[in-house]
Amino acid sequence: MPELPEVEVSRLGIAPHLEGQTISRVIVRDARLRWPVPEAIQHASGSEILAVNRRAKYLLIQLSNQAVIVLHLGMSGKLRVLPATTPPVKHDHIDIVLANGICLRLNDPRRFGACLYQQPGDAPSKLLANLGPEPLTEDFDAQRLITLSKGKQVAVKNFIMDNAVVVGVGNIYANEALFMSGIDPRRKAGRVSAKRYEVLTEAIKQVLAKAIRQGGTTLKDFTQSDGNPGYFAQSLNVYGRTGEPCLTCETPIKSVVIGQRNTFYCPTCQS
DNA sequence: AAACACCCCTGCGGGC
DNA sequence: TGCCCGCAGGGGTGTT
Repeated sequence: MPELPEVEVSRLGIAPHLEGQTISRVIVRDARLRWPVPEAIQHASGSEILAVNRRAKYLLIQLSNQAVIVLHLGMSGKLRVLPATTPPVKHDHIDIVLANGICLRLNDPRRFGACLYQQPGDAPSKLLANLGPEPLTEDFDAQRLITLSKGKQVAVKNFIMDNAVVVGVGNIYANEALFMSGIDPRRKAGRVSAKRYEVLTEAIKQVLAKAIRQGGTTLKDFTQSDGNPGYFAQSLNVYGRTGEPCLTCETPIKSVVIGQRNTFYCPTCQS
């Protein structure tokens, strides 16, 4: 489900309800997520939530006991803020219950998501090591793409989806950014000109920022934390539009599989 | 080192 | 109406 914009939209939606509140208990109905939800998460009880931050597609709930609850939504994870008395439905795996009667509830049918608990004494999580810069900061610039792509044989689409290069660019926005840039997604990363990397860098920043403003992309089931869909789906130029006319030149949009993932492009506008 | 293939899991839409 | 198949927004792991 969520790429960076959807995670950020979730964060913006839940943070005001969580920050400053005290966790009364954590209910784990099904610990079988990507990794087992650790027992230690019960130690969150009694702590205040200081902040809800985001790094890449991870949500980081910072606690007053110096621990951090790390959430990842995987492909199908959704977060809702609800009265804690709301009856759980299928795939409601985790509740973080607050002392004020509200709870943060994680629903994740496919269970590719994660809920981890990082304590001060713990070894730093490998998940957050080796992550590239945030795309919407100045740390991500064209020079980085130009430098890292030197000699790379990998398709440029896979290159920009590599979290060591830049975080948060998933399948939807990789396709969209490459369309906006006029770059064929199959082109080898090392064969993209510096000038085109300048364009691509700006396209990535623009498409992600616009998607956040529009509440993310709802394809099937993504909802914001208030239950409303995101509206970026209507801004998609190529994703999921195989056979439909290119919005620029009317050539039918093509699809190919790159790196096990469906890829969409206009054979006329992208080279 | 770099480039891939594979896998985790459930739900849904399309074809028959 | 029902069954089977393919596919889905991520990403860690293991193989060449």
